[in-house]
Amino acid sequence: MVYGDAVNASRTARERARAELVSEITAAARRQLAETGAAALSMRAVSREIGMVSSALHRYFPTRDDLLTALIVQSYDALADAVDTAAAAAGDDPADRWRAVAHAVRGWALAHPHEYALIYGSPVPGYRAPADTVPAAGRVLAPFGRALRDAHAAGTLAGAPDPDGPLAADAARIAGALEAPELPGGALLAALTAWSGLFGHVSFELFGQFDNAVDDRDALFAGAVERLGRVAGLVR
Amino acid sequence: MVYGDAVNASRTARERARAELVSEITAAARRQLAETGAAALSMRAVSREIGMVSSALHRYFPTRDDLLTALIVQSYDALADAVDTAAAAAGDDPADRWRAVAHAVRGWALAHPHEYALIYGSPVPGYRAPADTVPAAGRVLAPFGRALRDAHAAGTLAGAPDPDGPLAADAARIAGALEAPELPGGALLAALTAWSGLFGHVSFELFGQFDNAVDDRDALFAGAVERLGRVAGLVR
DNA sequence: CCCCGGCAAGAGCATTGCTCTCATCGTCGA
DNA sequence: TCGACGATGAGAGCAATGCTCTTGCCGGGG
Repeated sequence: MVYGDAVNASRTARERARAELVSEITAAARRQLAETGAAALSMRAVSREIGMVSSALHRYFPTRDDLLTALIVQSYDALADAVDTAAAAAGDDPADRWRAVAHAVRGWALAHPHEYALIYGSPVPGYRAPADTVPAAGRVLAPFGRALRDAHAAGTLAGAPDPDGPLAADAARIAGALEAPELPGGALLAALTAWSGLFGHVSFELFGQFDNAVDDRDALFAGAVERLGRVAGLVR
Repeated sequence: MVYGDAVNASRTARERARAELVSEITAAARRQLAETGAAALSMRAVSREIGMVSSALHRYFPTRDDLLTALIVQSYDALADAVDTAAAAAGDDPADRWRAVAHAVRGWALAHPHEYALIYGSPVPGYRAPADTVPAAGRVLAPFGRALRDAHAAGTLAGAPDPDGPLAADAARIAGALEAPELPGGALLAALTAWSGLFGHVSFELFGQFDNAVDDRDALFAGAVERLGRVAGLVR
């Protein structure tokens, strides 16, 4: 909103300077986020790093939460990019695409733990989830949706009992958002369980629930991906 | 460590006073945590609430993180209690016990969102997971382990391909910690996927990933519990 | 009985988010 | 062309935070 329009080519010098500064700010903030985590992200430290006075920073991001929101959106985008390219490189088999997506999510999470925590961990401050973040969050889901759609089209998607009542409407809405309205509700809900299960596993690993319990995390995850892929109806 | 031994009956008056103060402090802190969340938990506010000067508080909890650690342990205990009683009330069928445990976890999480976020969300400060929290975390898992053991004894636990390599040792160690060393590794790992899937679902719901997507959260969760119970080999 | 040690209190330091005011300077319209 | 407007950066300031230090007080074990 206030901080916006990152790349608007031919505008006045002032606007170009502002866009440049905004991205310089988020870059510094992202650096600080990667080092010390969201809890320690400080306006003054960011302003110090880019040689600015803290009050001037507030002109671009009126509030610390606004800065965090920008970082959240950027993190969603970065994760979505990683997932996209992994899915594209995985070929046509929907099961392989699921595996690629799952491993891309985990790989990105392990490489950017603080950013992952920012978007999938507990909401940072008092909080409110600005509408800006919703589409970015949806981008992450898209390759998974395409794998489901293709498997359904190929007839290899396992069936599941369809829901009734309001849940059926929810399923239909989500299928629409995934641009796969032909997906049956039962399969969609099963896929949703696999999806949340994937992030549950990654969060457990990242947030230390496997500490002192599991050493071979790679093998554990590989097995979980197979099991969850079966839940989604994509594997086997 | 520093703050400790809550109930040690016959000690000197000074020690009894200290124990009483410690629990008064954590009570006030828990109240504040429930209202405003962990991020806003402030030493000074806690000390203000119990009519103490902030510097005196530091004698009992040298650091804000120490206070948070105490709250983490208490939260694990509270969740474990809720899960325990739900499992006890669920009767003998392992599938029913799984359903009871799962719904108890979600119910407690919805009733105490900030406490849930504290223990299963992103780690709050700079981070480190003190060893104190590990046994408390294990207590939550215990009723689930008993359901698995009983199902295995009754021969109703679904089989799963056993792991090899280091993962087999991990599985054996966890089975031992659950006091069910006879559990086959494959079944144990499948159960672990169901377990992390359960918390993934609850976290998604609590942290807003289902916002603007799913309305009928109860039905969604009920379906997920059935699917995950099948993954664990307990349902069906 | 008396002295050591646990204890509360207060002042103080560095840091934080955020607001206000002031001076500067680019931009756009008259 | 030039002047007013608005965006910008600097600085001081406020209330709050976590944490440390010093100063006394007072209870209980030697």
